[in-house]
Amino acid sequence: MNDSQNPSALRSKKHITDALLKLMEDLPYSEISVKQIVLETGLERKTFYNNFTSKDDVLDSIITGTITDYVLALTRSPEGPLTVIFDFCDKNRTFLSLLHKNNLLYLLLLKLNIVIPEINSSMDISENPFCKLIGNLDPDYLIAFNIGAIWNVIFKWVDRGMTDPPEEIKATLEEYLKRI
Amino acid sequence: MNDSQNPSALRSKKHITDALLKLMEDLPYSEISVKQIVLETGLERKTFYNNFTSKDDVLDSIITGTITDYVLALTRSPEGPLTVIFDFCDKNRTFLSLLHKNNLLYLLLLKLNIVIPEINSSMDISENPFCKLIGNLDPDYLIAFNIGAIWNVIFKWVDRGMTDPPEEIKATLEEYLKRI
DNA sequence: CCTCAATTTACACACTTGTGTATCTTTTGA
DNA sequence: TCAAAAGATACACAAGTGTGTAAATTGAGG
Repeated sequence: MNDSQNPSALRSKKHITDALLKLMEDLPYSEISVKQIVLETGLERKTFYNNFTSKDDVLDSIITGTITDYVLALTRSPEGPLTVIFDFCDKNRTFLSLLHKNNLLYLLLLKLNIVIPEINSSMDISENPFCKLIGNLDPDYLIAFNIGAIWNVIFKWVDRGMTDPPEEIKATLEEYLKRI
Repeated sequence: MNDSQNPSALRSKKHITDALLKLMEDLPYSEISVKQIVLETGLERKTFYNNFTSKDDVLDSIITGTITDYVLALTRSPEGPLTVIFDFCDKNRTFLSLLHKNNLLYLLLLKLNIVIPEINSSMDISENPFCKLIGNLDPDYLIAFNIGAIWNVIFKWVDRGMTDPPEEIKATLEEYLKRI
């Protein structure tokens, strides 16, 4: 991703990300080409490559944006992390199902694995509900344990069509994590 | 994947998977082309497409083979699942680091999420160490919780260079999972 | 309002991909 | 042992990819 703040560049990037999301509603991600994206936007193909390195790069920038919003909510909300997560999932239902339809939900996990430890390193571990330590293992492992568990439960929830009541899943997850 | 058992086809498939693994030792996965793979094998490009649909399809078949071995060990070994998993990781160190180098470790998680529930459905849930239920949530969620947690801890272990003693991680994981 | 740097456009080029078709070779099984 | 089924080879072709270059356009600051 080229992160220029130039207004023309910002406009192009916005058009391109919008076009990809729009196309993903009708087509499998794997069948969308850079050519189709620029056709949708009316931009020149070269302009695409001025701003992104590939189609995957566009999706990555969309996901980075989405996760950044989530992380802001996580650090600012008075609610616990699980509440914030399930709010986030509820707000992003269509995006989540779009990702799931294309087997791309794992991208959120990869991004969370990068972002969450960064937040945690700037917090007092003893106050962090994601970090009740056992033994002398590095706290990174406990964070990984929690992120993996929570994400995979959400993955299962999306996989089942996001119809199971989130409150129940949230409550059970809370119960599990409390015991650790 | 074309799953013909014809000896010529089997030979071609073996050459192709071997070639991909060999190339991955020297090149990033994303930079490997189908052209390079067939060049490495000496096969015709068309032969590649007779046996696989794409480069990703080749990797998928390698991973399916690897996971099948693991699942066999899991169902047959007298040891608990965590012991089997850490044996598996130890035996496949080079493959794991190859996947990690290319940000592809998540493929194992996706495959496990398909394969493990299938095993579990043919077992008595009450005897299954991955399935101590709480509340009235579908057991699938608990399986998802455990797979996600374990996989992400292993992911972190690989990420840190597979140098932390596996026994310690295994013991801590066992401790966590026992409490649930 | 004008200038200059950044961006977009409009091409061109070499390269990879996936598919199709005809022919030769290998394997199967009656 | 030999016919036919399946696979490999050797091409060809349309389409997409990523990069390069020069000219036109945009917009932010003096």
